[in-house]
Amino acid sequence: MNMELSGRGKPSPEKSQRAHVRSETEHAAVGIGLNAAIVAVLDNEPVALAVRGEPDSAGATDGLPFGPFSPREHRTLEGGLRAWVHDQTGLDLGYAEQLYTFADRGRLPEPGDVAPHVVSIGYLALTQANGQHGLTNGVWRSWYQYFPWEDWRRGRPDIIASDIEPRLKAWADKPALSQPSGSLIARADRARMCFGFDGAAWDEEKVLERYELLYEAGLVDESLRDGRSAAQGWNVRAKLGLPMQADHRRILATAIGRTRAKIKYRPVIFELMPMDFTLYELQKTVEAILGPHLHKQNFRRLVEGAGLVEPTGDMKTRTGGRPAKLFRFRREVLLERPAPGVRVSAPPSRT
Amino acid sequence: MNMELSGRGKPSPEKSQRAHVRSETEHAAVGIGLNAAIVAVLDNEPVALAVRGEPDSAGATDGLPFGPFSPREHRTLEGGLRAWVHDQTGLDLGYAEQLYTFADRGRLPEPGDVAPHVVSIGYLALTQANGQHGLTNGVWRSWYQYFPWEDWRRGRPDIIASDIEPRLKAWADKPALSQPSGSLIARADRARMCFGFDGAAWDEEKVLERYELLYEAGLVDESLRDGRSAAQGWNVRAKLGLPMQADHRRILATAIGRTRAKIKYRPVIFELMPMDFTLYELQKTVEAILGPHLHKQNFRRLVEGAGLVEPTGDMKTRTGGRPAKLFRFRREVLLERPAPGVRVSAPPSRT
DNA sequence: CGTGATATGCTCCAATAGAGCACAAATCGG
DNA sequence: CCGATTTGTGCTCTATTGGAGCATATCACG
Repeated sequence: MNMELSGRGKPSPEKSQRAHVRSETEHAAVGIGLNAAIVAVLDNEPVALAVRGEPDSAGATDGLPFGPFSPREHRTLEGGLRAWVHDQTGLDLGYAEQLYTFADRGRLPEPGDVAPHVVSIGYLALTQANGQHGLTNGVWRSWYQYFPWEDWRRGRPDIIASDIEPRLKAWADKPALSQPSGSLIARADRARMCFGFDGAAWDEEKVLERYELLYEAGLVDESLRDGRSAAQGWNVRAKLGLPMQADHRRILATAIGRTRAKIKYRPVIFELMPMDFTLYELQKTVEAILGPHLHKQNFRRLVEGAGLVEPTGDMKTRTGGRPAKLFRFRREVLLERPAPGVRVSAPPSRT
Repeated sequence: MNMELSGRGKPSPEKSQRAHVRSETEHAAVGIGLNAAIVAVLDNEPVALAVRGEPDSAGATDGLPFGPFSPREHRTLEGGLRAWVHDQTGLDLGYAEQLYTFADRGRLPEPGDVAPHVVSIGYLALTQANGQHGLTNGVWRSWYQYFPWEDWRRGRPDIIASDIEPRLKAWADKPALSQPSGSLIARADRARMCFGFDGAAWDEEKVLERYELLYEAGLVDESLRDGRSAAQGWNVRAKLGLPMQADHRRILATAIGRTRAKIKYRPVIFELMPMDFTLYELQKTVEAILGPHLHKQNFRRLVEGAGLVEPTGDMKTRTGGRPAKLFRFRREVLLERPAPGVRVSAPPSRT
């Protein structure tokens, strides 16, 4: 377990204890980068803002918007994020939250490079992508292009049974050469729990765990690129979903998982909606993110019953059917309930 | 809202887009610090490991264990954390998870310093504090010393009605001079939701929100120190709970909130328990963390029914009453349920 | 041998979520 | 104009779950 423990360069406890109060000189200086997973829903398709990398040997790879954080220019991380996102893309972010800070070596664009000079802090931002503004840079791309196995809107994606299951099971049969630190659970069991093989339940929030598993198994391009599966002489064809630069896909996976978890206990779904909307549109948006879940009548009962929305009084006609009442987000719900959200059951999970 | 947006030094989108792929030279170099909130339960008292700062003008202030992260020495953030925690305290951490990365300026030990040269990444670690090993450094201190208002084990803490409520309400009556970015909710409403004034519900997970509110209101020493309330000519007596160095109390608040949330959907409570334990001990540990909640019979039904534990076969006598069956954590539950935890109702919330 | 603990089994009830039935009110294509 | 289609809306039934109470078992201790 504690593989990392070692005594090298051990400072006396006394000294290292003191050090932090005053001097920062013993910190190795590194750069801080901010990555933003900017999420929206366009035509019932959940999308993330991607920027095109410069074409290299293997073609161009998408990346997430990325910018350095300069403490001289910005007082807060989030402030810095908003500023350069605006500069780069023309977007003014609404809701934003920090996701995770990545600094692992061994996941680098160039495997030759040993130490990461950049620590990247991932952010999730939710916004509306109403075509009102031209994007200066970047394109909206369905997040299911990067994670096809996450798209359950038309039932269980075929790719799971046709590709993922056999390849993961083959991988699970190989003994783990060096027990990867931490995971005490057998490969086969992890695969079963993550992807719901053999009748296990599918937990839509485990997006990161699934991606990490595929990465470990050498089934995504990023692991090849990091020299991982090459070293193990493992699967050379990889290619599940579109790859991204560096560890951006990991950040996006984190973002998707967090979004799926969060809409259940916080009214962030409305960050993705226009001011006025019909309950049907709201349901479709939720389903775009979570997968198909609710029974229409129950969804309405739930959402209205929780006080999340209130009718505007207007109707939306030209819906193709009976005109729909328009609703808006009811802000007061924040003052009434401790954790308001679209409670479409599904096991709680989070981080 | 987007206070931070500005055009100064705006790079052309083209250029800044490219930059991240290759060079990292444009990142301002800063130091990375790791803070650990190391949590245990000793005699039914939830404790965190605190290190004593050197006494300065105002006396000695506690801090969390802190160490620099050097990418040259450690491959992962968590690895670095484990190493220096071991060096400093002699503890081998078991479970650890990342909490949040703090880099906000304006929350500094010395207000004169403008830019933060250190970004600190907060970690939560859960461990057992069985006196088996002498701590090289630091002491276990009840986390309720830092957050007395969080201790509901003997009912609603008096300090809420006697101190917090009147002072927060006085603060709420003052108009907010400059609308603090983001919060669109009135001060009075925030206070009510956070602390459950006027019959609102108490959400035990909102530890950070409560601390932040007290900070903003100038009711904790840290806000004085940061020159905040001094600038606003506000409350000079502060002093709710023990202060900590820098923003360590914020990190601890995050840790407590996360712990409270997490034991509900992940079996992390067992990180705090010895191998074998009685159900009663387990319940007391849960209650130490969450506050008194469950009805004994229901707790047992819940925990056993969820398959979280299994009997060892042995009994623990000398309990003062009827001997209790000993149980152990049932690891297989991880393979059976997507989100196993001590589901003691209470509204979900999280991050 | 009581008394005071804790351990343990069982029942009842209220709230909630999932699912189905029925019907209303529009659009759309002929 | 009409009927098929699409969407909105109200209502009911039921299984599950969690909260709470009642009753009893089994020990230590004085």
